[in-house]
Amino acid sequence: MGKRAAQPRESVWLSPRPARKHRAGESELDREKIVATAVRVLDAEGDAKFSMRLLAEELHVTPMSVYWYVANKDDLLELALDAVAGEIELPSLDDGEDWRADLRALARAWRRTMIAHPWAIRCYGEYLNIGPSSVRFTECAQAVMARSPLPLKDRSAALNVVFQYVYGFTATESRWLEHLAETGRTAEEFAAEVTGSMAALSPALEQGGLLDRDGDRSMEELRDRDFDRGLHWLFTGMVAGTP
Amino acid sequence: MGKRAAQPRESVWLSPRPARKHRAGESELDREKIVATAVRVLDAEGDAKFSMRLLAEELHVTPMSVYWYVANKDDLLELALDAVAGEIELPSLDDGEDWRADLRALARAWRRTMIAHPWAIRCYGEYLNIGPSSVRFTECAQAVMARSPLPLKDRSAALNVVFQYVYGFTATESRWLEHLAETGRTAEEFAAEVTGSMAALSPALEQGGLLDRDGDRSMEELRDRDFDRGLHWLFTGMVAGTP
DNA sequence: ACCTGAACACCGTTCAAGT
DNA sequence: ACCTGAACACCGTTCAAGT
Repeated sequence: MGKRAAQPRESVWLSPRPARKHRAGESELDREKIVATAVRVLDAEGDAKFSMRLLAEELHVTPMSVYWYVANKDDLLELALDAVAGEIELPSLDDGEDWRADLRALARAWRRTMIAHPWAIRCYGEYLNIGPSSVRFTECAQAVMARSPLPLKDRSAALNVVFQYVYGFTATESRWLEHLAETGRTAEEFAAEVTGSMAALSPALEQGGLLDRDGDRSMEELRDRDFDRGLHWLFTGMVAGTP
Repeated sequence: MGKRAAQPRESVWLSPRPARKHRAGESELDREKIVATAVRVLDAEGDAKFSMRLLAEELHVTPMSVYWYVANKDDLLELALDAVAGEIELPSLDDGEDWRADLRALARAWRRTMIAHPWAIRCYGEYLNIGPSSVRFTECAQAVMARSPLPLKDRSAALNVVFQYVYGFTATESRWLEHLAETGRTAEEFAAEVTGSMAALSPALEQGGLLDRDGDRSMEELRDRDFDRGLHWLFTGMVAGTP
């Protein structure tokens, strides 16, 4: 991931390579199948272990066969990312909901999908992400913003701010969850360890209570609450206007 | 970067390995010098080209010598990240400034440093980032929040939300800047290309005006303005309270 | 205590050759 | 039109050996 080549690479979407199709067949190779398998392998093994060679093995094919359908690994990951973006559930826009409710639904759906495919949010940071499914998502978001009271010229900037927050929140959360999975610790154990390690460097931080929260809610509930809170603050601020 | 090993790795900071020091010497190897050189190579070559072998070459030493001082590449990157975190300019806290002004200054300083070391923000996403300099930063942020009107128990969550936004904004921005540098295009050319490519998939988006902004300000000014705006909205929302 | 060389088990990708 | 095998130029890291 993110290993940018020495010479720059054009996005698959900017200069699309033809998705070559074979003659007849059924269980034969084609780009769609390759991308679907890549997503499956990425989900199962993570992007650290994912390789063209492993993918080829899964396809029962030589590594180099894959290169007939995709130009290189980066292109493949960009295609895989857009495939996953296609899973994001878009809210229906004519349900009479407030624009904020719809935007929140959109943000939640994005987060849910990214948490389900932790490798995807790392791709999201690397690539332009302007494939068809991402565009469909952006279209929906723009339509929601169009119902906001914001002046027309501020809408896209506002939308960007919202999704920069969503991206930052989800990336952090996803990393945290992966750490837990890797080390096999519970969220509480891990939080205690991190706090302890920071407190060793700075006694001030312990009493600052970086990590203690209302005790009787699960970590997951707290994350959901914090996520929604950030959105709520942004919406409030946006409506209040900018000086 | 981000290639997580098959078996989980403990953070350098959670179980610190001793920074071995050699006997006398002057231009000899030691952990400090290794980390400083790593930062220099990362700045010059980017994290894609950075390797233990390249670093060793720069140090005029065998690749394996480095492993006497750091356990592995991930540890080294975590150390490099904290070194860079040490460059962040913290605002002085007794200048009678509003807490929002100080928090904004902190966010701006963080962003400035990360933009100056594009590889660093990718590390930031990967590692726990609880080294001494990061802790120092968090300490400062907590001290600023302590002057906010927010209820004590909400302060750390609010701080997290702010820096999740800052992280998302800066990561996106940094990626954008790298794309420009790689392809040698101007910001305007690149924006036009991306918009065009999206519009090809969705005519609705073009008239939606995803990317057109007040024409007479530079892209850089616009980014600064948008960054501050998001912060302002969050502050406004935070003060208005959560339902 | 520190540094080396050789080797292992991987990568992504090129290229010429097969069918 | 599609797929292969061999090879190239890399990785991070282990391990036994040197000083």
